[in-house]
Amino acid sequence: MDSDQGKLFIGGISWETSEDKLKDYFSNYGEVMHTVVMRDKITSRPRGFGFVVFSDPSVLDRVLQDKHTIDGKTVEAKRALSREEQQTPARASNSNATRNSGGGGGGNMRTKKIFVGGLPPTLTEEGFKEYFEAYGHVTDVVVMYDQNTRRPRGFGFISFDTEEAVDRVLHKTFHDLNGKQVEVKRALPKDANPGAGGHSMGGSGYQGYGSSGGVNSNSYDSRMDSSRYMQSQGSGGGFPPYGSSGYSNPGYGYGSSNNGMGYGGYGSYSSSNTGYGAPAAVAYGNPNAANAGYGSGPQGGPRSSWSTQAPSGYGAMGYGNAAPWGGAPGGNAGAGSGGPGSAPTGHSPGGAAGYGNQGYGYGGLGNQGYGYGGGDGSYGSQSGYGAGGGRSGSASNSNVGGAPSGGELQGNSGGYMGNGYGDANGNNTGYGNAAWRSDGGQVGYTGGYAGGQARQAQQQ
DNA sequence: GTTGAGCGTT
Repeated sequence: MDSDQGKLFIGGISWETSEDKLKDYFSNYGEVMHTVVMRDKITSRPRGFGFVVFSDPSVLDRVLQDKHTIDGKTVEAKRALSREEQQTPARASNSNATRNSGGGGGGNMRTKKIFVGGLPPTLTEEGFKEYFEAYGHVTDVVVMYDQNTRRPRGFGFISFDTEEAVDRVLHKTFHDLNGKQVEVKRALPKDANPGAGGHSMGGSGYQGYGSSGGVNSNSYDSRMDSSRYMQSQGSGGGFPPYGSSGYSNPGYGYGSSNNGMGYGGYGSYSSSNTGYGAPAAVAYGNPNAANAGYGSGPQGGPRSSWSTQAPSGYGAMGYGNAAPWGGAPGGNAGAGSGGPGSAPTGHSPGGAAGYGNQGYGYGGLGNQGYGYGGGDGSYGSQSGYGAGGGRSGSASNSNVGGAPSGGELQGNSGGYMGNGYGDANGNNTGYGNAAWRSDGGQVGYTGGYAGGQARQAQQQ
């Protein structure tokens, strides 16, 4: 991005070094637009590195040639890498190696809206608007406030009626609004998710932005972070953000089974325990086969997409046809492979749509296809899975606690080691699911997930 | 102690 052109990464800085100090120091080379010292979010202790942005990128050359000592520490200045560059070590490292804008994407999903970060709390919408009107006709101004506390959240949005105006604003990342600096970025499309054919999820229970697009939504617990990973910002993106899966609730781990598929575990489909599919792509394998791999979650993806927005980690999980699972008797639902990355169906917008809300069923592979009815869609959070023998993925049972017929399950399936998912509240459940939750569970299920219906439709 | 972080309302 243009904005990253004058940006330097400064590593190895002292914990004593502040933003101001960096600015003072580097101002010897040219106008410093911005500096930041990264801190641990929780402890707020400096992490030992920061960034400096020069208004004139050409000064970097000089800066890079010198050695720098700040607060007694010899620091290392390097060009700031974009995410994309970080992932690709081999690089000529010349100025605009990776540029996001205009490039391959052809600008499909662009918004004429700009995200403005770093707003001073005192800034009003009027002041905000006044400033940006210099760039074009402003059609909308939003300054975000915390819903409860009413406090400014430090960011807002500004919309223009033309791309040109947007481009003019984005030409530089930092804008000076009466002495305060704000940073602008193209706003992430909040809805407009590419990919699936707009299946609406009705997002009732969801929080966060995921809900509207259908595809992007899946955070079954309260954190929406995962969806960030999926944002494709329009360019460079090969694929639309598939389902993502943000099963973010850690904890449940369904281990892999001997002969069936294992579940990745809510929380991290791939990341924690089980090892399902590879981190970024993969989807379900063929459920009929042993060990079908489940897609992995986005956790493996990029940490952030804010600056580069590289859409990499498709979360993937494209569940194949999920439907059969839920309880379809017959168990072996043929879930296709669905995910990007994995197979034939390639890019079918697998996404999770449908998933969450609908009550997953886990079908037993065996003959019976026991479904565990997921309930209200709150995958991650709690109850979701009911337990249950014999239930066929019915969406209605949101909390099926116990495994009514656990024995039966076991009996039939042989391979099951546990059954009956308990609800997260610890309510009954005949089986000791709690145990496996805590340990990552080695339990092997043989079932499959049933997904929501949405998927089915999408598959065709 | 060496590559961040923030994304919505009517």
